[in-house]
Amino acid sequence: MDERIPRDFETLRATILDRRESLPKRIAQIAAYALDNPDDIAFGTAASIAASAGVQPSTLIRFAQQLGFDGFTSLQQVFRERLRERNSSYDERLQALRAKAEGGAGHRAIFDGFVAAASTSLNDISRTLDDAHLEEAISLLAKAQTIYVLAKRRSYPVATYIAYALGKLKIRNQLIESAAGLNAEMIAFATPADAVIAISFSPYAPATIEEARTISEQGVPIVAITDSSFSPLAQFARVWFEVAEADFAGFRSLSATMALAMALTVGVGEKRRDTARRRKA
Amino acid sequence: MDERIPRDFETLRATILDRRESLPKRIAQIAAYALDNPDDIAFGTAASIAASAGVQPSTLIRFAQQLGFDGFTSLQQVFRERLRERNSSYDERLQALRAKAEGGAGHRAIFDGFVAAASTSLNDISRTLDDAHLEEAISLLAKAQTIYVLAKRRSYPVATYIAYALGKLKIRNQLIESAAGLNAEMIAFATPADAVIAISFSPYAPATIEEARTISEQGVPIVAITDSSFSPLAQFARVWFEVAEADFAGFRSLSATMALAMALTVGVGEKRRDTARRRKA
DNA sequence: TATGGATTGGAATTATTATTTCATATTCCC
DNA sequence: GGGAATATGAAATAATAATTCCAATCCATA
Repeated sequence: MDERIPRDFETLRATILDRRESLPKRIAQIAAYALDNPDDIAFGTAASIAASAGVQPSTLIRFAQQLGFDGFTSLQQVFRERLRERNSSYDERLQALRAKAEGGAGHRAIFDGFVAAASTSLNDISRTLDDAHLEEAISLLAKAQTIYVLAKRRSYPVATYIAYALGKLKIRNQLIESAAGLNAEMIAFATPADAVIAISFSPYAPATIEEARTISEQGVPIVAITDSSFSPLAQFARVWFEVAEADFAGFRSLSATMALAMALTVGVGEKRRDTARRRKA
Repeated sequence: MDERIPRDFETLRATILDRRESLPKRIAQIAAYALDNPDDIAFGTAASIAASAGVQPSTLIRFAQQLGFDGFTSLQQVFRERLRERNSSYDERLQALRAKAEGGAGHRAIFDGFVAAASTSLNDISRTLDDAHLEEAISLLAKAQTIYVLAKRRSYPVATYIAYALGKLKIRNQLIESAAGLNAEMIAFATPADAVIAISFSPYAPATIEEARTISEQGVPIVAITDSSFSPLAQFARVWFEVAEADFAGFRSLSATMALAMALTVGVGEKRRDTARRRKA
């Protein structure tokens, strides 16, 4: 009776799962239904939910009370809150999580922060990405003999994933790494029949900018992924994408960039297959 | 009176925006409120919404009727449906997008697919991540003299990002790359005072598994990120995380893994700072 | 198999909420 | 500026929904 009542959905879920064994049959039935159809609980009336779950309304109320709520209505609040949360602007959630992490709320808060930053970035990019640019970039890259991938530091992980994916799709590509110090030579091989994917975010790695400049002066078309129209990359690029990644604890998400990178890669793969097929026919 | 009533939120929104000019003052007021706070409309009662919007409940009903609904309740349905839709399991959306992309629906569909895969993965991991494991992994890594980062192929981008972040946080680390072919030697340096972050997903890169085995036999504790309890990595690991990444067009998302990786990295950074501070005091 | 306690179903009750109504105010047009 | 049409506010009413209660049933245990 004086147990702690779950205030948020995850706690509630855990509580239910925890007690599942010890619940009476009908109560267990409604418990299972609740976890399977949380939306119905959020919106339905006691009677309608009870009917869908095949129990009496009173059972539903007993279920709520057993969990410590004082009735169905307060149980329902938790299910509604869940929908609100999920839907609430990720920005607000990020704010809150940042404050929480600052306040030393433990490592879970840090993790949640990174998840929220990633989600925000994904939301953002799917709102802002321009379809025409995507098409243009893919056509351009699909025509290239070799695709050069250019990125350093923070953007480097994206470059390695692009290179990996291009490799799997059997698309000739060259990752421009700095390790061996042979970048200049590597770049010298690129011709206007090739193409470059360049990725750089503020603060722009000077080497990336320099290499992009050189390569664009050789007449090689560049597709750039960067973070603003003022980016030095943008001026060298034939097509460029503005990607705003949310940051957390000083590190930016890469999710949006990754999603775009993969779309470009797979897009090129598809385009080539289409072209090949059409040529045969 | 016999106008078409909007059945979905977007249509409703358009209708409202369209008529905005011609609506009476109070009705316009509630209309603006509705578009600004759709969640409140979905969940509130006529009275509570009216109060928040600064109008009478009757006005709210008139607003609904003016739009062709027969009362507030049916207007509210549209706002609720919207939340349901938005929330409809990402899995279903993914299914749909996959089908769409298969059907050759253009490159935007591919992009959307990657975004959806990333979102699904993030959702998933924030549900399943175990806080205790996170704490344990961070403590373990925080004590290490050097953190070795071990990953190949698909997981390699994550490793490079971890290495980058550790570097920025001034935490000694060593990325085990295969390029130079000196992995065995590198690994030989690791001692039980160090620690490893190993990342591998099915199909597990044999080199990663081999290296993990060797290093664990040297008594170096391993934190693993992998995709199932059957993973060969799990058996060598002191702590391991199961991360299920959704895939699209044959490539898996890395978002969840990235978020976890960053949480580990920044968590270690914080833990070290705390420890240092405590020592001073 | 009898007995006590827990569980369940269903109707009665109570509370809450949407809707209607009507008096009053405002606006717009002649 | 006057009058009709429209809009608004407030309270009354109707509808709907949550909760309670009690009898019936089930289940474990002796």
